[in-house]
Amino acid sequence: MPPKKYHHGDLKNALIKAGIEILSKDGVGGLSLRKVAQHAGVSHSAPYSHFPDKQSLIAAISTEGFNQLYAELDTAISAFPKNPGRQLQQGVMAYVRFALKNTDTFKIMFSDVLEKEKDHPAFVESSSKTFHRVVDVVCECQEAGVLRSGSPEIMAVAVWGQVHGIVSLALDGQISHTILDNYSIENLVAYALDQMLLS
Amino acid sequence: MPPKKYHHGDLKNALIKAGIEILSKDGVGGLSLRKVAQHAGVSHSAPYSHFPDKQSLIAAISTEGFNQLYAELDTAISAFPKNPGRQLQQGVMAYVRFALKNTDTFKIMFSDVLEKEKDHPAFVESSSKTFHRVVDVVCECQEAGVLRSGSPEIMAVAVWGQVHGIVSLALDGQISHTILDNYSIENLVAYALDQMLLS
DNA sequence: ACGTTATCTTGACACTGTCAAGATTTTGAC
DNA sequence: GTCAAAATCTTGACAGTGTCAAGATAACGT
Repeated sequence: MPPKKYHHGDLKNALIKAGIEILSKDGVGGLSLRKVAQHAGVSHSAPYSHFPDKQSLIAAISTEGFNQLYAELDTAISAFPKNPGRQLQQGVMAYVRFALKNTDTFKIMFSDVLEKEKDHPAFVESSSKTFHRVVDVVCECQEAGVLRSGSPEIMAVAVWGQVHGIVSLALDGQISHTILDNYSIENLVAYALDQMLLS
Repeated sequence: MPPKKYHHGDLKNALIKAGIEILSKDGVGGLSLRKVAQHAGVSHSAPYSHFPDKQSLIAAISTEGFNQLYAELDTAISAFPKNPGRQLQQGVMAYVRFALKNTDTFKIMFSDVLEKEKDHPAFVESSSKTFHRVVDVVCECQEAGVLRSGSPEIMAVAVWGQVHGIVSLALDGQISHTILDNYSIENLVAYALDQMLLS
């Protein structure tokens, strides 16, 4: 059972959770510290006992988002051991699904709201951990001859950028309806990824 | 000379211009209607005579941004007639340069601040005009055998997504320093684009 | 048991987007 | 040219925001 200490319990996590819920309900623009506090049943400036900033709460939410993304990525990858090509393919699809399901969390993870980076080490760690998972798969793909050889990190940037770009454009409504009517985002990403694969 | 009509002159454009300046000085988070108004020398709610919303001003700024992007894209492409491969390459580089030079304008062009899209037809037109320019170049690249054949629009999404993704990740600080120390963003994008070219 | 510390509340401040009411200026019809 | 109508801008107000300071309350370590 959760450690019910102090007045509320562990408010910190409750705030993060409330933030995520508000994000998926009211969108990025509807996320305010006061609403988060109210949603958690505390006074409007209670969050300041746990987060020095609104940015810090957003960083915590984003960290949680990256952890969940990593988990989904990991299960997708682990489902196809010793098949790097399929690992890459399914990992990418997990990325797309995560973005489509948790739209606003995904947006805030890559948002400029978090631009200043007064340093949020947990955030940096969880996001770079995710990236390195991609690098690993890319490495194995190169060894298996599915991806061109070369610096795995640069190749990983190419792959990640490819997927992330299409998803971001779609989420921002930049891909015209006439295209989206005929092809789903998954298809667009899959097609683009195919361009990079050697087989 | 500019048509000095009414009280101010053409305030509408002055507001857009002021907005862009504030964007490049104070960033996306520092852009407020009141600051824009003050910067243009008018009262705090004067903008409401020209824009019904803050979103509408942002839409106008983004439209201006897309027009400028289109212009730079166009001169870069037109510099290499009858050489589709080089057109694509240089067009992409122009895209990257625009993003790196006008960081915050670029961010707001693809920002969720504009998410609702109560419809801003001018914005949609200028952004889709830019996209279709890419489609054209992709088309010629396919005819020249530089890009794989297939639906040009889907291929354009792949190329645009590729470039846009890497640039966005870089602008959001998601590409680790150890990579950025050895490779510039231009290099990363060029490398990724090479993956898609056939030659 | 008691002081220290962590946690939370209350109240305040400046700033924001937005609206209503009024003032001012340009335009268009006669 | 005159004058009503429309466009433009100002002033004042409102609710909502992030943030801070001061105080209340509860848990902790000694």
